[in-house]
Amino acid sequence: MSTHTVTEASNEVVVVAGPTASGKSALAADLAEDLGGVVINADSMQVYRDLAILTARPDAAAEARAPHRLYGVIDGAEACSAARWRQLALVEIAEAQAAGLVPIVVGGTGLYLRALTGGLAPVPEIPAPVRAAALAMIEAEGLAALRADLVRRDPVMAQRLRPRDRQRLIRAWEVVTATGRSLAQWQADPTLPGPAASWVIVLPERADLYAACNARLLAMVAAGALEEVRRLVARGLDPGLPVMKALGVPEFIAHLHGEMALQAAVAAAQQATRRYAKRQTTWLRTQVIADPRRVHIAAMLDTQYSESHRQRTVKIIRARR
RNA sequence: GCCCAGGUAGCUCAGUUGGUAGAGCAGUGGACUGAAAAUCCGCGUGUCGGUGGUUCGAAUCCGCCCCUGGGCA
Repeated sequence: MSTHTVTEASNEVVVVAGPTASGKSALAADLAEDLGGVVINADSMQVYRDLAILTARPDAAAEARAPHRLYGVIDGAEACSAARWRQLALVEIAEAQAAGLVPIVVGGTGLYLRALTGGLAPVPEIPAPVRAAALAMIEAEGLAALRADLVRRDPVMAQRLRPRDRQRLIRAWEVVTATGRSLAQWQADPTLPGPAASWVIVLPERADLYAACNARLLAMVAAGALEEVRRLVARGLDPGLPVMKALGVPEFIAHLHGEMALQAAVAAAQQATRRYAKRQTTWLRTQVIADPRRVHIAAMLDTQYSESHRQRTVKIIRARR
């Protein structure tokens, strides 16, 4: 970490990554306070306005300690995307740097972090009606029909994707439909450049992580998560929208509709959270830590982040700048 | 105490006329390039409650014992 010159290092972004409930938001706020930084959200659900409690957004106390950006900036009626978030984040990073502040990007959405730091193909934006057409096709003829069409028009992607991987099949189909070019070809192009990043990874023991997930969900309920979901339901949004799939939303909707006891809904939401934390852990281990391209990991915590890590982590990041 | 129904994977249960056991869920490992809190894929040995017996062979049939639930006293 000492090989970088001051000039290079000062343009760097600090990325704080970890599974949900690992304490990464607190760590980011601590770093921002100590280094003079701006916390920039890289969580695909915290970007939506509707679910402050259920998505564990930083509270007023945290926001008072350092500027926080990209939290609750998109209406739940819209769908964010990795590319859209990337654009927003690049603007925030530039503004922070112009103001002489350290951009601290924090979040658990691996795809977003990768999109930012350089891993996104230069595919043009796909017009909304194209996806609607894909969904209509699936609705009318089934996923197999869409896949069959893809096999005809983009055999490379059809071969690469699992037959039941609905989401990726749709993506491949809409890209070839809208651009006339295979997603595989787009992905072979040079990826969009991103800022150099120094990663701080929080990867707690599984048992501790699960205990934290369980406890936090109970705290969310106590803080009014149910009421928040009630308000979301009242908006009557398309159930296919991302916000409607946030952890706990389907479970609490089921409860509000009288289909599930509160206790059962809580247990189901806790389980969904644990599974998500596990997937994030896998992503970090295999996609970031084991990344053959040189991802710079400045620090790694193997327990939940707490105050006792503060000095140590700050020192490491400082040394790097 | 008597009668009935059960005791099989962490949980809920299957298991055909005896051929040493398998589903779902949970869990776990993984994939991941514009919906990613999404989407998808792999992984099933466990004193078949215990013990004795019948049999070439017992989760399966018989005896006794233990445990759980229900009923009758």
